Amino acid sequence: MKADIIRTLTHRITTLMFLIEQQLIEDKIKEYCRANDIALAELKWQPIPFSGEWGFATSFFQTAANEAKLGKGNKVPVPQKAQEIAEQVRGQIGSVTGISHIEAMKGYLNVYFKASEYAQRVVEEVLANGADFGRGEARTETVMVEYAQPNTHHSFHIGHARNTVLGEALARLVEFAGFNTIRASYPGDLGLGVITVMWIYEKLYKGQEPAGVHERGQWMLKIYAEATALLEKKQNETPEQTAQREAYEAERREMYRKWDAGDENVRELWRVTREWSLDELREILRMLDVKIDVWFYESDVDEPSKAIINELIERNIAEDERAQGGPVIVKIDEKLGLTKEKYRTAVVLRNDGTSLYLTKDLALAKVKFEKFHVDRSIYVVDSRQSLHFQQAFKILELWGFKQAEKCYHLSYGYVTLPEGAMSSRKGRVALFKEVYDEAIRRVLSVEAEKSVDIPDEEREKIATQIGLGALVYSLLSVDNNKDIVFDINEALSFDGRTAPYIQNAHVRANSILKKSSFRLQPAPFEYELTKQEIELIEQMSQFPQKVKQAAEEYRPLVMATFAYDLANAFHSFYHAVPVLQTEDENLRNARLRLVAAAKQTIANALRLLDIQAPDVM
RNA sequence: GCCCUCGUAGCUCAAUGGACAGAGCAGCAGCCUUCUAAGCUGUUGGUUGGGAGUUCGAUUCUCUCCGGGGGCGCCA
Repeated sequence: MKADIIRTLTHRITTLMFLIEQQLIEDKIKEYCRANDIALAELKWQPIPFSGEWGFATSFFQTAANEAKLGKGNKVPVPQKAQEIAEQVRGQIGSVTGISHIEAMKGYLNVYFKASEYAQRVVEEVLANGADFGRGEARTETVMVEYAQPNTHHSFHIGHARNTVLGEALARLVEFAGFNTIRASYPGDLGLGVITVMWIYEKLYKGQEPAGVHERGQWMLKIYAEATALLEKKQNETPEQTAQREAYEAERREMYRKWDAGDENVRELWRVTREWSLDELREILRMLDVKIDVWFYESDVDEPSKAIINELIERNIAEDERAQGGPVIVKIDEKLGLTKEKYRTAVVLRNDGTSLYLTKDLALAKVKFEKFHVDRSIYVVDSRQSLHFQQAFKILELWGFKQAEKCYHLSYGYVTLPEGAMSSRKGRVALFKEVYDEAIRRVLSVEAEKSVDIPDEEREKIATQIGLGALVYSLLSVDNNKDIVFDINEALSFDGRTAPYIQNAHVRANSILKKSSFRLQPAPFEYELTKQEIELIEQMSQFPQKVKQAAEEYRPLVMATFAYDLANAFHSFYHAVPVLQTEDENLRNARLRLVAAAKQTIANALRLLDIQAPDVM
């Protein structure tokens, strides 16, 4: 999968705005090599990695190595030969419109742009496209992203937040890159954990639930932890305690049995308590600006999933061991003809005929393919379930679904606390809402020290954008498969490589624009650009390419890193280069347009990360 | 035992097989009567876990060893 992704990445990785010049130079290089019988390797372009000037570069190491293999180099070392070729090519190209100069250096051919022309092109491109700057061409493929799927009857914690934020950023990236995008959520709303909450509620807390949506969600987690404590076998139990615990256990089992049999009272209790959880989930998704298109509930696919097992047995994919007291299984390695154990054997139906997680995922995949016609199905689920998904995808393949190869488990590291793994059962969790509230408190206390003039009614809203932004960014600025030890002080830091730093760049840009009394009008960049201006413009020009890369590699981190680099370039520019104080009117206009373009690009990048871009802070 | 994953500066993390491995935090030294200091500038800090291989070139690919985390027939 990874290899496929890399292969689809274009080699023209420099800015998309200079394709014509690049093509022209490429043609001249090819022509020269053909004429001189040089075995030219594929040309790969990259931005020149030095700040202060702007251009693109290619190297001739591979070409020199090819020559050496053909015995043509007279044993000249490859780097030296590469440099020689670069120099020869350079002498052959001559002058190109828009290019200021070309140099051969350390085996590379460096092509530098005329700064003023380049600056104008980039800035006008950004301003002309606005919120659409960086959007990829529309594609015909449909991508479904499945995320935001906590179990009901618990509360939403910071691990769920990572899942949701990762999925949402990915959906935004894929959508902006041009794909039809369907956002799907698959909450687990049944199972023993659910029954446990219902049991203790019915037994000890009926009618005592708090009123608020969040309060009620968190309260359910609390009574769940209490229930597991009551049901847990303790050391040195007295006979009375053992009897008590076993009685509780029997009650819970009985409730599960009734639920399964469709007992109307138990079902009603289930519907009501389930809705409490879903109310909280929907409220949190609203806070995170996440809009799910399709809801699949585990309870919806439970019954239909059992039916598919018969088909698997008939087709000789699954083996039915129920007659011998066993479950229904698929010996995946054996079916694939593997000698070493890799996918192992998967249980697809319990001995008693009830369905499992895997059963339901198979049924759900079928629905995704057949009803939603997805071309690519991405499952955002933590890395602990990677075997489960490998098994599911292989069974789909054995079953004959060609779409199986388009399923992709976006595995990510899970979130732990400094004191260890989070555990709903033990009640040891960092709840999203609590962290969220703390974030806002911290922002408000920072704001209190500053003298920024913000109306009171705006203050809370902006504090939310900043506090939540900091939290979201801390979850997205780590690569997918890396675990996160959640430290609230690090997550809610507002200095350095954080969302507030990026948001602050947006605010500063806005502040300049707000104070300028002149209308924003086109102006040529016909002056000596500072190195800060060139760096800022280069960052902006890379945005479309970063969108493409982040979407194709399924890595919001790429965008998170880019947003920081862009903001960093803006802050340096802001500090070093005067805009409003500039005397020359043309120069001032050009810089104002640059600021407007920077503000737009920062806003676009933040939007893809599901982070708000406030105008003041 | 088998499978997956991670190991880069004191800490937290980056780096399409390419130019001197980069940031933030922490530390040190500076910059606010000048477009918002949630900022800027400078600086200290590395045998990229060890070894071998492929390559003109390896943090990146392959193998092996060491160390951390996760997973492995009726939890989700």
